[in-house]
Amino acid sequence: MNRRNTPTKEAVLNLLMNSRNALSQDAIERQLDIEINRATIYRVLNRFCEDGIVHKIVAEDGKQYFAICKKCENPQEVIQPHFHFRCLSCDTIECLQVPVECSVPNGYEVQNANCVLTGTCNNCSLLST
Amino acid sequence: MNRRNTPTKEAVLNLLMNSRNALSQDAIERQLDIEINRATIYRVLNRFCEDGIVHKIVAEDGKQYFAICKKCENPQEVIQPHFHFRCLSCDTIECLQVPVECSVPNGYEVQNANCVLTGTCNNCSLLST
DNA sequence: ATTTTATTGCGAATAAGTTGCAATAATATA
DNA sequence: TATATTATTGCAACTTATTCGCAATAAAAT
Repeated sequence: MNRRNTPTKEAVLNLLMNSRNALSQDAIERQLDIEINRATIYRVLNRFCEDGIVHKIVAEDGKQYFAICKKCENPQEVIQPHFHFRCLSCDTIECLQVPVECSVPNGYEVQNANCVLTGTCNNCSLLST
Repeated sequence: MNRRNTPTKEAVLNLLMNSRNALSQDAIERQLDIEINRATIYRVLNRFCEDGIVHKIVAEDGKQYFAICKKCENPQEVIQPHFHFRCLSCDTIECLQVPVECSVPNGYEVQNANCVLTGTCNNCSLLST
């Protein structure tokens, strides 16, 4: 299953690379200048996840959000699980530079982590005062 | 909006109290001995959440799971955000006794946390070897 | 006993995500 | 450069989780 380069793939990847936030499918669809089918966007995103280029976060709204794993440096380095912050005001999700550290009971094996804090980001806190 | 005592409410609460795990709507419906409508179960659960009796966790499957906030002692005490563990093998979610501690950037205000680790629980790890 | 209104069941609606299938278009190969 | 291979796409239909409107029911208050 060799991957091919397509305008769709490039467009979605560019969006994610230039975004400070994790994006949902509909946000991506809205922000794209070319029209891409919903199902296709999901397929592209899921392929990115399989390839380790992008990671998926599920927020408490039950929706999937996608973010580039490593912004720029050390693209090789495996991304470690980290916290995410979802601002309820501006409805964005961003990666925090805080690794998830949680000791689990004996015999438990952790494969993945999905950690999202919700609240108000700095920008929105300022606006509301 | 005063709350009323109903068989439905009692049944759901009992189930949650006697369960070691967080339960989804369909798990609750399955485990109940009386038949309760799907929508009603959701409404009861959401009311419990509003009242702070139960907390909701959203897993990476996008589904909502509900758990009693405090098992027994100190029912007054506000539950603090903690990690959850979801076993992919037996498909259960349990509360870990590990509080979520995560420093956020300046000006950010955290209201809630939704943190789920996924993997294999002790039981299932043993079974698979 | 009667009134008030919270709760329920039902059916329909919504919303997110996935899937099958035929058409299209990258890439490999000749 | 032309052709063959098969990854990717668009479309429509489907699934699953959750919510909502509304009329009927039943706690609790009077």
